[in-house]
Amino acid sequence: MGRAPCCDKANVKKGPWSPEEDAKLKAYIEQHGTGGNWIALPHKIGLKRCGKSCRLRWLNYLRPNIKHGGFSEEEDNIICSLYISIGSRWSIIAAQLPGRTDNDIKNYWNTRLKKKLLGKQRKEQQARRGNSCLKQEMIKREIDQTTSVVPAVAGIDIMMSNQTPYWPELPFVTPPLVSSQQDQSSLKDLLIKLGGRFCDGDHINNQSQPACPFDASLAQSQDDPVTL
DNA sequence: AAGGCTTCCAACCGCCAGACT
DNA sequence: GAGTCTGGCGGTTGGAAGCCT
Repeated sequence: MGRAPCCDKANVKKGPWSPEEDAKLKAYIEQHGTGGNWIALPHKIGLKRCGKSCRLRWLNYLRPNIKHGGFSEEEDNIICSLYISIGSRWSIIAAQLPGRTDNDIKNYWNTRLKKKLLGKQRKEQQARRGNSCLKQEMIKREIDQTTSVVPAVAGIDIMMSNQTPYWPELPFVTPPLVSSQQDQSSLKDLLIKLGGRFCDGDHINNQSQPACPFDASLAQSQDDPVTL
């Protein structure tokens, strides 16, 4: 049967938003709200845009109190910790960072944080390959120094633990030889080092907690974003 | 100075779940 | 209960800007 498109793509403008379009959308929503129907909204205000596009533009850019760029060290740590706990649930992570959007965080992770962490990790791997105790000790110290600034995040106990790591988004696989996949698992290892609370199935059952303990703590911390 | 390369971010795409009819 | 519609989400892409050689 197929699904009806959300808008008539032939009559819909794509690409960057003009200041006029922004102004129209912003003015309308500030005055009337979204009306609970994003699809109808562009027609009401005479914009040749898809409703979804309007929604995205509002949420990611026009909404009041949006912060752009300039992620702090503290925010880095929060993102890393949450990524460890819940994976790429950007909307949930964004909820913990007032003024940040899921899109922003996703971009920031993909373009900078991931590389930053992988860079660190590669250094460590090289040191290991050299099989030098001295080298290892130096790297360890380096990592210790960097992780020492990683704070506990919003109810998430990120102390190193002896618990079996739980990686919700990725099934366990034997470490592959392909470098990109290796990166993925390497990244995981590094993130574990940086701290983060993990749980495995048994652990959950034993404690009768939600699939991820993070959920409950988050709900509690909504109004008190970060306690460091 | 200029051309190629890399980085970054805004925006789009497609899927899914829940609401509605 | 089945079909349809909409909102929401995560993944991906295109192009502008900055950097490098």
